[in-house]
Amino acid sequence: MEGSFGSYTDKTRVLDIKPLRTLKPVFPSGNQAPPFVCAPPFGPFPPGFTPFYPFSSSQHTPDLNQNNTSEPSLVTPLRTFRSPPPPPPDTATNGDAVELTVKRKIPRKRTPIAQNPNFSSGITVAEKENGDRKLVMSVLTRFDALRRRLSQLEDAKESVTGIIKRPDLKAGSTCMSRGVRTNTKKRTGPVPGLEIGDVFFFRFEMCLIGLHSPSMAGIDYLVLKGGGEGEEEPIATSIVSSGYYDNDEGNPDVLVYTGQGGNADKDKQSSDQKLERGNLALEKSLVRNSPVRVIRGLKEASQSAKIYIYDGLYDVKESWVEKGKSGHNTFKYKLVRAPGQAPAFASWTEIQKWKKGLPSREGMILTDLTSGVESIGVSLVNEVDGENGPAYFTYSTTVTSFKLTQQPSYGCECGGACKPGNLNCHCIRKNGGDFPYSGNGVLVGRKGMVHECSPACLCPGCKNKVTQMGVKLKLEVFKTVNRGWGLRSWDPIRAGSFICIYAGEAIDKSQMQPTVANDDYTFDTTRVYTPFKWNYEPGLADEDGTEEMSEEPELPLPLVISAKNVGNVARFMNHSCSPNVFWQPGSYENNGQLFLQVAFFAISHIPPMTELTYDYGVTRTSGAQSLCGKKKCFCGSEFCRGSFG
DNA sequence: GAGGTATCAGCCGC
DNA sequence: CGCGGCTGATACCT
Repeated sequence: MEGSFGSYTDKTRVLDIKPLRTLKPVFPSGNQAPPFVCAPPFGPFPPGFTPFYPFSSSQHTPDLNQNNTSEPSLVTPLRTFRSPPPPPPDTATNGDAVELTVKRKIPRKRTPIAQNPNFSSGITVAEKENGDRKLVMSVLTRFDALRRRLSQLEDAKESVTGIIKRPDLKAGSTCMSRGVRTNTKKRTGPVPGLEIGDVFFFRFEMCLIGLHSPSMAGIDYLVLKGGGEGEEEPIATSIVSSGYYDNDEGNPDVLVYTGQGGNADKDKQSSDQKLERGNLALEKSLVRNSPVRVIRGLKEASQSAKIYIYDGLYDVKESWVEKGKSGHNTFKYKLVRAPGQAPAFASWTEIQKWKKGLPSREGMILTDLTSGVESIGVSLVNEVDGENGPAYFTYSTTVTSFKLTQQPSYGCECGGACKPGNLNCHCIRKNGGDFPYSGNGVLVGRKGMVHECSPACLCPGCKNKVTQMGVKLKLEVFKTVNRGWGLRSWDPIRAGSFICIYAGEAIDKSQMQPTVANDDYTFDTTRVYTPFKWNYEPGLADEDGTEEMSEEPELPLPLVISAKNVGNVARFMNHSCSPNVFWQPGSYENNGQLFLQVAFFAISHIPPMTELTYDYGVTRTSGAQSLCGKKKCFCGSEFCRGSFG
């Protein structure tokens, strides 16, 4: 066995951990996209109106798969702040009627997905069957945007105990039925647009992009039509390893997987597993020597979330039957990772070891370049050359010399905790009626300005101070091959997660020295930034005309920050024309002062050790309107503009 | 209190 | 149509 296994066992060798993948999310260039229009729910488009396909390519083939045959459905308006569920039909009233009615099991019929007849996924029939990277990224972005929005609306409702909502399932089924999906053609082996190391936070994400179609079951398979006599035989395409079924340690390239079925369930005894469906499919994959995609699920302590890593192709090498804990027969399959694939899960297990300090990270120069300023140490690493650190600067987490007095504003009066949806709360009102973050601190949508609660707010566990709480990820400053120092994370990052603010010294632009303008360590909100769409599409699940909100930054005044002498980790983030991070203006008040800042959030899910990059924009040049940056770009993106800054 | 376990609605595919 | 499945969030334990 060449390379990969050997390097794993030989701990003396320098581990060449590469980014799990290069993220290249793609968005339509702004100048092509017509302005977003809320189409009328019915009927012909007004003359001159072009339907907007937020993420599609220039091709707008009508979606023939679109299922418009269902009756005009009940539509749940997206913007409802408090709508208690309708009381149960109350047919059989018996003695215990005093009990909380919501606890009752309400016989539900499947809520039909809002069918906006004018909605088109913008994904052609062909693209739906076979995707590519661009499409995969856009489907994931659209799904998560909707999921965040549904989650926000859910948070805003009166908390009703006993009812558990699942924004992930709702968003997933909406995307499914509206055709926001790709790679529907089942296949063994690689899936177009998927890269080894891709990370997911929901099972539904893997369904939508054709990596693994069942929303729960661990084994996915397709049925091969036999050579004539009606013979059919299942063959496995992919499995999801939950990590629950003890699959012991050791070699990350080997996986022992338990077959499906036989589990004890509510009022059901556990039983022997049968050699059918998924179990049979894995058996057939073994005899046919057919590769199986493996997704490793694991509980990530740093995020208290379940995470899935696409770990590439494995071969089924052995199968056997074992007595499970319940004493019943269980199928076991031993899968071994095909050689020559980029490390993914193996890197992950390696990072877990670094966190424990054994073995220590190779190439580590400093365990914490912030000297304790950040609550989590930021390591400094060079695995490339002999340079032992960036030029000296002062580490600070704030924007200094920046004072903007204003009339004292109302403090937050919520007392307990700001209740999402409570329009009497100033925090909520300033944010346009919506709480900007979902419960786990993920930014719901881009907007002109995110208003956070004052540091003086005493609400216990206030959820509206995300950026004030500082860096929560385990970050690393590292030497890149051709772009100086860069920034990346040991932790996987969920789309919408806060990364850091841009700290430094605020500059009065009118007095700015020309030399400062050329500085690599300057953030300037007045530059021209490539617009892109990240928020949910109202038309996807809603036809009641929730208005589209602008995603473009809006600041009361231009903000120019220099991190040359004073700054935080943000000063190390490099430019990319296909970035995985965006910046978002934010503000909060304290002691009669308004604090303005620029905060960075993840565009998409970012696997560990992937370089974090954002769009540096292009300086407006007076006179000549050429949007040509001053620096040559080495981002390596397929869509590289060639220059920036 | 952190971390584990029980509970349960929810969805798609078979 | 009915149900199974290596969900995922929360309530409730230790």
